[in-house]
Amino acid sequence: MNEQQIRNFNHDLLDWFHSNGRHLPWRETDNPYYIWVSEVMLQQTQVNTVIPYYMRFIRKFPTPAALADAPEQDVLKCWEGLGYYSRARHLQQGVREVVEKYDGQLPDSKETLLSISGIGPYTASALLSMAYDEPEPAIDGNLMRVLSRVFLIDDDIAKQKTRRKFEDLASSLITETDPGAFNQALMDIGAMICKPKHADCPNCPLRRHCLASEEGVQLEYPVKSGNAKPRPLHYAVLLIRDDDGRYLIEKRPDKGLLAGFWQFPMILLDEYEKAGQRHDYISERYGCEMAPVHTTFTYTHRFSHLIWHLTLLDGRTHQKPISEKQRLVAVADFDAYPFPVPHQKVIEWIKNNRQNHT
DNA sequence: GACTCGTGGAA
DNA sequence: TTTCCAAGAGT
Repeated sequence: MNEQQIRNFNHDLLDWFHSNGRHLPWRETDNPYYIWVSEVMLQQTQVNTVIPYYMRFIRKFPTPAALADAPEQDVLKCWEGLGYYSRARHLQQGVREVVEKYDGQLPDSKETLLSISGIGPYTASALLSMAYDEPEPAIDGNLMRVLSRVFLIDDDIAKQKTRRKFEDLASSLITETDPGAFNQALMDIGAMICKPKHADCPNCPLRRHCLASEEGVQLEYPVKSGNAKPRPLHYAVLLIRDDDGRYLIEKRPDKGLLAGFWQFPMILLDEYEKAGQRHDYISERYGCEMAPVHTTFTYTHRFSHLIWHLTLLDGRTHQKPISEKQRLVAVADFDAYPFPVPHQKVIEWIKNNRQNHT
């Protein structure tokens, strides 16, 4: 595009945005910390899902200091159900860095932002443009989809190399005039008009600039390589109760899937079968004397990259937990612990089927 | 570079 | 019902 075309592109884009852009909670503030929280929550997560989490989060942790000082369990509990929980731990770690090294003020240089835990290329640019009015293009999925159609770019957007190509392109388009609105406008167009499987070209402010629309090939863009199929894992979920009706729960490791969450003990059925002596296996692993187990309920939960098939087994214990990562907790006290969604379903089942917890 | 990391909504 | 995929970052 020449300079005049770029001016027209920006005018059409920003003009549309100012009358049609979405009104969102994090757009009503200029507090960099609030914008930061919203950008992290919005990673791979849709706006409507984020809104209630965002409102709760900034109410509970209204300042960087409040978040820095909070127990990790409280942060995870506030994030419970939103997914990608390492985002929450990295956000808290990043905020702690900001409190300690930058006096609680979010830095305004790209290099420094990128050094902060949980802030990558997208979030750094989003913060610079939206909180500090810097002309940095924030390359996300929306922006790549819209621009791939406008400019007929057929590189695979699943490749990291392609992101840099869009960064170069968007850098040539963005101007000093409200760069935050430039990024948000492209995101809004991507979310409202130029959707993955439907493009409402007649109502698109970029229509006169769009090569894909001109050729009617908008739905063939962007090009994206496919995902692998989720891998199935079969688990036994152990409902181990003591004489007071409390259930044994354990804390997951602090790395990997659902890190730091609490759950009912789970055993891979493969290992369980292989162990042969089922009761001894459970006794050794959980320090609990088990009554004979029997299947009570099965449940399937699909993650993006794997599938849990859960079979509930019933047991009793007269012992106390043998590890700090295990606790006996009354049903009424489950609220204090962050549980993964599939185990929240287990809790629901318990509440519906166990009126008497003795 | 290729994997891992969640969940819910839309078609 | 199945499939895709959404304001990505860390390893």
